[in-house]
Amino acid sequence: MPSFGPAFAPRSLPQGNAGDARSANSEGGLPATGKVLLVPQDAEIYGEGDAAVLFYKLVRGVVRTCKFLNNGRRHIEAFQREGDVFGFEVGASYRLTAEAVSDCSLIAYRRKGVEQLAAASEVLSQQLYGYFVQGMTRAQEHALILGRRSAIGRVGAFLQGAAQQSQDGRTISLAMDRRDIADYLGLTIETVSRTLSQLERDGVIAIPVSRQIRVQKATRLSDLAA
Amino acid sequence: MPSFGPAFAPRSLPQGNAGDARSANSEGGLPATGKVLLVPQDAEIYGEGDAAVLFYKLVRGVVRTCKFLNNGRRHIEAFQREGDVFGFEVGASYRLTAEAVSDCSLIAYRRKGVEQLAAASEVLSQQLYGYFVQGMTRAQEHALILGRRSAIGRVGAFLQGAAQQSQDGRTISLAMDRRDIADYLGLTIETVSRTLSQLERDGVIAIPVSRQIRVQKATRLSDLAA
DNA sequence: CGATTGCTTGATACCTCTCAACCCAGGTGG
DNA sequence: CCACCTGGGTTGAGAGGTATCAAGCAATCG
Repeated sequence: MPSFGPAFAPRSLPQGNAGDARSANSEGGLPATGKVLLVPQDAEIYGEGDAAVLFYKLVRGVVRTCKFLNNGRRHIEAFQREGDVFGFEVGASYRLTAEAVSDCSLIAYRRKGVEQLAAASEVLSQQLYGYFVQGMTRAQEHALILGRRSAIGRVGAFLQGAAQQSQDGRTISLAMDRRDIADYLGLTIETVSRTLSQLERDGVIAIPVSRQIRVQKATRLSDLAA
Repeated sequence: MPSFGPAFAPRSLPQGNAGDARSANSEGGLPATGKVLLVPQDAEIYGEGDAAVLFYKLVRGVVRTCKFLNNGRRHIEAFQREGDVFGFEVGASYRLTAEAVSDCSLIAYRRKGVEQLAAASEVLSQQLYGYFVQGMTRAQEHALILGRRSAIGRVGAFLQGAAQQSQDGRTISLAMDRRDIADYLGLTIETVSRTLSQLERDGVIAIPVSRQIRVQKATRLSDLAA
């Protein structure tokens, strides 16, 4: 069990995340001693069941954390983005697999050492605590998306979230392919593709190229994700 | 429509440290200073957006934490059971609504006071930390269930989880009605009912009365939740 | 009793999955 | 340069599953 010190000052997190999550360390944060890694696209960072010795902070790129089901399907639990911390486990092993969606650079931390530091540093323990809270909030919002019954509602919610995290709030650059989106939304690639096409026909979005989406009518998008 | 219990009149109770489920108390745990409340079935404990002054530990009964969507639907994020802690927020207000599924008794804690105590007690902060981790794990597993595409897979996963938490591992007493289950699984009450009937016809489960389910073939249930 | 509530069952429409073909851009090699 | 291949994406037709609307049933309650 990690020994976490006083961890409960209501700490404001980069929630909607306007690209702020990157300034996390500087002073008192995660130790700069972590090794920087370069991971090529589609490479595995760690696998479900591996001993959870390290955890990671993503510097550049996109990572998917996912689970492979008995029936051959894949469930993507979350997409990690720049500034996100992932792979910090409670038990001895990873509960998910982490793979690079795009070429990534990330910093690895020794879990054990950081836990010791956290016991002494209030700032650090609060920071780690914040990463956990962020993870839980995301998991709940993901469940909310998957609870929507229609494909258009799920895709709409996904696009809305992606747009909020984009620079101008409406131009989305997708690092992941349609299969990733489908496995994240609990749909098939065909349904994702069809739904995007329909949204484009309806003028809600524009898709100049398949990996780039521009939101044209944000209000209508919000209505879909009702 | 649910005929909402009028008066949410929580009476105070003699501090009977009743069914404390798992987590450590005894020394350094949550302070025993919390008020004990009795909440009647279907009463609201707190509402989304309310100031998050208190959080709660459930002593007896079942609570649902949920969200009401614009389209009139309801999303149940989790069922809280005996020993669970809920309503501990990061921000200033509750992000979900909490309602009593059955008559409940629960202990309320002042968030502010506990946060101060947690700053001093490593045991307590670890305990609260553990509650958060549990919440995140559950949210992820819920997302995993909702990611399953078929109704029988979702219902099967729900039953499997309920059976694991039961006394003998196979006799389930449901505190919630079909609507609660449906809103938790992202299905309709009719589909839930039909799926349960089919599972009974197939001999996987027995339903002597609608709120009681006995698992007959655990292996087949596991296969469904593949 | 009649009314209400929770649950089940039926019929039909709609939506998503499945299987399949096709398109397009990029890469390779003759 | 072009033929060919490949992978990602789109589109089509049909089957299957779930939502919807509706009715029926049992238990509870006034």
